[in-house]
Amino acid sequence: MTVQTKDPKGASGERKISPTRLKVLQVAAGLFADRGFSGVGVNEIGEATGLGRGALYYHISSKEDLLYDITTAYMSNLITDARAIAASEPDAVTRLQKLSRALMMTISEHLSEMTVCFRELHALTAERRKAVTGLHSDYQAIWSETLAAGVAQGVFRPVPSVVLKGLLGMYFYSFLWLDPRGPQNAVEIGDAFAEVVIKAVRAS
Amino acid sequence: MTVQTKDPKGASGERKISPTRLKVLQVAAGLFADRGFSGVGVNEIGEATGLGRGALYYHISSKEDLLYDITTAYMSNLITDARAIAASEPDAVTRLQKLSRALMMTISEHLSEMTVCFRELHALTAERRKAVTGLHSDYQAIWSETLAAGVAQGVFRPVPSVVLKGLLGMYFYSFLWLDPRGPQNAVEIGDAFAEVVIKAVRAS
DNA sequence: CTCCCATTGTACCGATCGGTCATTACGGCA
DNA sequence: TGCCGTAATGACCGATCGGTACAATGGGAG
Repeated sequence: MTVQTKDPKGASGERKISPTRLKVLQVAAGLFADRGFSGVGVNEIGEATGLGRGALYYHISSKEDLLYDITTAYMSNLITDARAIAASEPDAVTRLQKLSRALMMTISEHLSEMTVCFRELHALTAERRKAVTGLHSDYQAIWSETLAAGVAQGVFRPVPSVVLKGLLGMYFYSFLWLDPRGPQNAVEIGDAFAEVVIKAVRAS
Repeated sequence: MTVQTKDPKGASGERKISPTRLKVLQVAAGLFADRGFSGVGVNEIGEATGLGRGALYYHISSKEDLLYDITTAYMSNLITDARAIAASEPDAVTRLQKLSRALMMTISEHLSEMTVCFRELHALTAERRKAVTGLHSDYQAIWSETLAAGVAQGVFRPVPSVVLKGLLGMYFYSFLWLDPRGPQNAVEIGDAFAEVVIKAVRAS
């Protein structure tokens, strides 16, 4: 669950992230989730972190960089976790349940970041938006492979890709109504959604 | 499929909408869908409609009014259509299929407006946002009643409300990937989604 | 003590923000 | 002809936008 940024110059490995920068990322995610990327000014981000605008720009390179880091960090975590599940769980039904739980837990625990990730893509430059949508495709591919495995195991029916997009949308759209402190926790919702998915794609 | 605005002062019925204002609403919806509400300036809206900023403000009262009209108009249409379907189709399964088709067709035909409606709620003032989320609840209630009718008819199982929220999210989230000129049209996608919903909630 | 460097605050840049203003042009009507 | 409501113009308002320049601060190492 580490947050990474690209090495600014060289080709070597990952860079240490300062606690200040981490806090800036968290605070910015909350503000962006509340009022949208364009609706939040950099001075506001600075004040919310206890920094002035000048001090803030010592830790970040641009406002859009901030958005890019938020959108990529947790989507990468999601993919990493999902790959681990896919590699360790051969049974398609069980794998789907685990993927479902993991997805809802990540959305619930990092609601602000995920909201930004799903809702503020349009504020990125074309190339960076392409990179983020690529991550979304990568994640979808893991689910797609799981469905294919279920078909091979005879428990799932083949479904068009638009159905998978819809089923994932069921999870992704939850950022708009999910209350992490609501009556149902992420695990319960994840299990309920997994039941929906399994019934929807079960072989007849 | 008419667009309405509230009577500015009196209590009498609806007001005539000028063709210019209608065009402003459509153009603004496209711009907001592209770059977000806060990412679009009023001068840009004016230029895109062939009006100057001053002329634009003759037709609208504020930028946020524009957003409010966009979000409410088509959501109201959606509710009106859904109510008509619910009133005319007693069979729960068939009603669900018709609701599914109508929803996907509206999203597909008015993709910009629906994108704004789902994604830019946060830019509204608290009271207006409450009004729009109220419309969303009204729409969800129609689906909820349909599911309840199916339970009464013995064809559906009772499902928690979070499952209905998820299933509707399957439709709503489609604004992010739907291509109205894609290989599958709205009717096909609506039917595919209806099949998913029916399998997911079918009585065992 | 001195040097160094990470960190921060302040002032400032040109541009744009949403919104208002007085003014003008036009077409129908009496 | 004079009048009026509709429509459009473009300048202007104070405020804020994202970003930069630079001096000051402070603590640790030599």
